[in-house]
Amino acid sequence: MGLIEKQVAAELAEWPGFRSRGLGAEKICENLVRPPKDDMGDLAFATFKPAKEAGKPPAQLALELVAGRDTASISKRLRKVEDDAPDVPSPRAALVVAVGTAGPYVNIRLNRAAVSALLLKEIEKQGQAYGNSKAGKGRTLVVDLSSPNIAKPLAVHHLRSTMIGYSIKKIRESQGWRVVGVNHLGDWGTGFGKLIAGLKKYFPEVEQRAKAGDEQPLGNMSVQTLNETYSRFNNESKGDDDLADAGRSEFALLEQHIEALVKGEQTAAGAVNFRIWQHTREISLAEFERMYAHLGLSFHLWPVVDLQLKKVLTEESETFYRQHCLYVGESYYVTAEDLCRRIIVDAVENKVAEESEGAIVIYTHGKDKPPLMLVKNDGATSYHVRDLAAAIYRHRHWQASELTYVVGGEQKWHFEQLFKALDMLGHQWARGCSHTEFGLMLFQQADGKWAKTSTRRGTAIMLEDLLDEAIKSVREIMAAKNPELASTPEGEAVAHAVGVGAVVFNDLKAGRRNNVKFDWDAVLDFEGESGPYMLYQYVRMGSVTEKYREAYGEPDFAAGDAARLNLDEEWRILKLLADFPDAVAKASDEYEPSVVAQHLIKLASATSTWWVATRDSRIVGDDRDLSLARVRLVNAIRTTLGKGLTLLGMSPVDRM
RNA sequence: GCGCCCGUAGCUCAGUGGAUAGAGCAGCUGCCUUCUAAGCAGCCGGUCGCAGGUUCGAUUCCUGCCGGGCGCGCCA
Repeated sequence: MGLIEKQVAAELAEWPGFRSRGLGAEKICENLVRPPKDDMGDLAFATFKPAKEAGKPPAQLALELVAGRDTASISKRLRKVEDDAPDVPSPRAALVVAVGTAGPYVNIRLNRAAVSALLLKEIEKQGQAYGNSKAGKGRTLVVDLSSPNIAKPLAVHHLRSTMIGYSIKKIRESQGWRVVGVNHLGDWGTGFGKLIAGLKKYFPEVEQRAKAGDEQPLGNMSVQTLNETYSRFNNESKGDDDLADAGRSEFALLEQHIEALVKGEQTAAGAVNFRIWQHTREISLAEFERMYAHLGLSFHLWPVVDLQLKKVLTEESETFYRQHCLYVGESYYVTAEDLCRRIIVDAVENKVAEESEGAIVIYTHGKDKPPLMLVKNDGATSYHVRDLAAAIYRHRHWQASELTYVVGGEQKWHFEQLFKALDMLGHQWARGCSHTEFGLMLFQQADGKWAKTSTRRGTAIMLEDLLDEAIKSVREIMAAKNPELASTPEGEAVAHAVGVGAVVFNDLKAGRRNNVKFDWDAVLDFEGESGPYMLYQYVRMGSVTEKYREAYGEPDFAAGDAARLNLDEEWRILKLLADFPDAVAKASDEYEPSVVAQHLIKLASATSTWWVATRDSRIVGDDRDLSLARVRLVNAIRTTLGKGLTLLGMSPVDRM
């Protein structure tokens, strides 16, 4: 409950009706609800629970509670409370101005001037910190986000994990948490054996260069080509045992080599594969970087080796983790602290794991459910081991009290197994692990049915194409609506921010569990509940502030009289501003950015309604005092909207 | 077959024990000499998948069923 509710509850607790029934501020606060319609009141005290405890009908209790306030016959109309009522001793008891009952509810009307003054002052004081809390102070969350596979391009569906994760990171940070964003790169596994075998088969020069010691044996090969090479080899190796074996042995060589490296040794055959693999990773990261830069994310390879960055990390680690996320490839755990091997040995020695059909597995959910596989029957470790290692590493290294994985819902079973296995291995902290699952990105096929797509099969839409297309659409609209801005460098930056913002907002506005039916028309629709609409309201607030400056100079908020804000449209906005911190807290608790997005939609919509409602009187008009009061509201909207958009990973713009 | 997620207006989604279930899009009607109309107002549109149960009260919780999606040992 926010600032206003707390004060209202404290005030009501002083009323004889509440006090004599033992209803203290806390109890009142618990039962304060929002009336469904604005004209019913600003807040309501629901009497259901207290009435049950008192053993009387709710409607009767409601009448009794306000009895001292309204001796006339009680109707559904709200009745004015006497300001000088003798039984209201608290000096700040000025928030509630009218009460009335409607059946089981005590409806409350608030003193708009008092609430407005209180709230505007608060937002002006807090600025960009408005909505922050200290709920997670001293605690660390590690969030697993994006996590694409190397040698594959970033497709539209990667946007979900990336932006949901990034937004959660921002939101948690606002609640006082230290958040470490980890990009768990898919850079290990038998698939890379197939890729290497394919490269050797179709591009013999790659192997030649690698043998010669060239650190960049792939030349300027694109990620697209790497992906196609994998697909081609994978298809050909189906039903061709020799090729399939070749793929497996190439990976075995790679794995042996990286294990030897830990001991400071080298293997000749493995070194070739290692060079190819490393260059594959470099090429992929270079492409990922470009996408992440578009989206406003920054990643660094872990462990950090760059001296400058290392300095920031040790001296200002809070800042470092706020500004940067990390790439920690799966391959890291093959070598780091020998974790993978130790996990397997541990699990076997403690009889948590057992042998089955030539593999080493853990039955996490009983023998009749598929087990979690540690080692495959060909001796290669499975990704489960690396996930166990990653979890242990994250908990240990960052003293994380919570780990969450922003990964599609189709992997739910994997994470249930993973967390259970951690628990079985004696890691009680596994209870702080969660899977922030999200729905699939579905695409309409020729037969009209919706299905998920695959980069391997080439049916996916590339993230870059989507972003480019969105930015292009924005440019076109801007050229028509704001031509003088469109042709400037600032205009290009704005087109970028608005286009990317449109895509991001579109992805975050609905609950994350919903499947997303990808639809070009919907993504590129910049009207209604869209990113550009949010930014547009923000821009309007900026330009009207500018107009005030031109007319009256720099606004002195302290001199603005909040009591002048007496339009219903203004009151509606103020209530939404007051609720913003609760929305952020809820989004944080539930790992659900859409809670923030939905709140912003309401705020932006109320703002737009107000904008039009003041068409005649103007927000900034001839009445200087009224203009100043309104500019205070404008400032509060701008602050809150800007903060909310930032929490969603978007960049507010001043003009568009 | 088993497990998980989802089912709310023509479409995409909010709401999740409480007052008359809300938005956007699409369709129709209005509104730009003014601070950006990427906007605003209005109309149209609902047996909250179906059937039971718990409750003073269920779209919300429980059970069963129906429909859609996803997953179900050696891909990650």
